[in-house]
Amino acid sequence: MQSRTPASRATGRPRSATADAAILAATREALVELGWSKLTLGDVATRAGVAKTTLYRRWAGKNELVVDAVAELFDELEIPNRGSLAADIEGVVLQFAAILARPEARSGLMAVIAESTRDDALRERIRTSIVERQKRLVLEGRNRAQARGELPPESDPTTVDLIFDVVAGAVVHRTLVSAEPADEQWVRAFTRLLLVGLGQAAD
Amino acid sequence: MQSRTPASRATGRPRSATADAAILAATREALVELGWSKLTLGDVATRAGVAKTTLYRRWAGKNELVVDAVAELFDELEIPNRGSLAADIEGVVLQFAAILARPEARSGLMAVIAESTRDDALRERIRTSIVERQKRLVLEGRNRAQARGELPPESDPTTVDLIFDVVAGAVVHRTLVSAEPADEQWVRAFTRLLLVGLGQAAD
DNA sequence: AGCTTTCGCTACGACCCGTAGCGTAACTGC
DNA sequence: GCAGTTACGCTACGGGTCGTAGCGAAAGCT
Repeated sequence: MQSRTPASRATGRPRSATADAAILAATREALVELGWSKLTLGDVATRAGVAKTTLYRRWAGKNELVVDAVAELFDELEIPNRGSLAADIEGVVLQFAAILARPEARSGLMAVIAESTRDDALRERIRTSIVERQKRLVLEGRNRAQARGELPPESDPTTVDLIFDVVAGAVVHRTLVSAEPADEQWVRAFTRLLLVGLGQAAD
Repeated sequence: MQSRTPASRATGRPRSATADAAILAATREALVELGWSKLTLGDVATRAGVAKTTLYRRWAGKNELVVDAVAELFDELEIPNRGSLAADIEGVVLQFAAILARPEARSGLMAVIAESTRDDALRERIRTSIVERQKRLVLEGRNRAQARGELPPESDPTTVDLIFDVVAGAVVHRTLVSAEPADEQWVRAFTRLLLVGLGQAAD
């Protein structure tokens, strides 16, 4: 969440923890109903049953608030252990697609990414609280595949970044730009492409 | 551009073509300096030397204006003929990355995509004026590769869509989310992954 | 108690939105 | 030329959001 003072003062009235949760939930609700551009902080405050000033005391603005509200959605991702690399990839991609199918993720995520192109601090916030946190999935899946002998032991550490960009980018582009569902059929074709490449893709 | 009346009236004062160009250029300029959220239509009108009302007579709002302003950037894409599929892919991906490196494309494109998640008409505008228009690159590259014998004759028409989502998505995610340059080294690794897949990627 | 911080509330100037109204400019057809 | 039609520049307006300031009350600690 937002960066609290490292030596958090033990004196004075403590911040309401329930207010934090209420605000983030209200933000997601507003994203569903209004979308990014029509979402106003005053409206979020009203939904959360909180004064507008309280909101400004905790978040610098709309961008930071939405990043935190969206980041919580991705924590539920888990890589399944289905016994093969292909099945594991298909499983996690389907989960990722399911999250991106939710309207609060769609409208919020892309908007903050757009804003982050002009705000380095915001981009760092996105990277640490969303992207880097989920790279664990790629690492875990690769380790399992190597243990099974499906993948050679990897030496290049940048391969993880490459795979993450390809997987996340493809799913995002499919669901948000092409506006087609990343259903099982698509995920199977994508996984096949990822594993064996274009040359052998046709049988 | 915006949908003009099919039977364009031959009477009355014609719309200034130079104003169109000036407005779109001013929009890109404002995107660079201000970014999406701080861009106002009044400011764009002033930059273009045009009355604000003129702007509203041609575009319904900020979204539509930015889509048109950004779409022009992608028309310069050309698929090179370098003699091999791998080299062709590398060439066009590098061009695509170069466009996405420009700030007016970065902040504008993602923002309108975010807005399009709640506006079907806007998404259609994006698809027709940007996405579908550039799928020609995938088709042309595949045809050349098949003529060279590098790819088997394809029967499944959805493969083109899949490839486009993977390529465009990966480059976008690399440059905008991971915020790392899609330089020659990355493009080579990506192309290799795309062609031979994960299994044979390590040598 | 006394201290400290947060909370809810109200009010405020500043800015942007999108539209209406008007007079003028540009172009066409009679 | 002259009427008809459309686009243009300009001004002005109500309505909404922004982000902040100021206040008294509430909630925790020593």
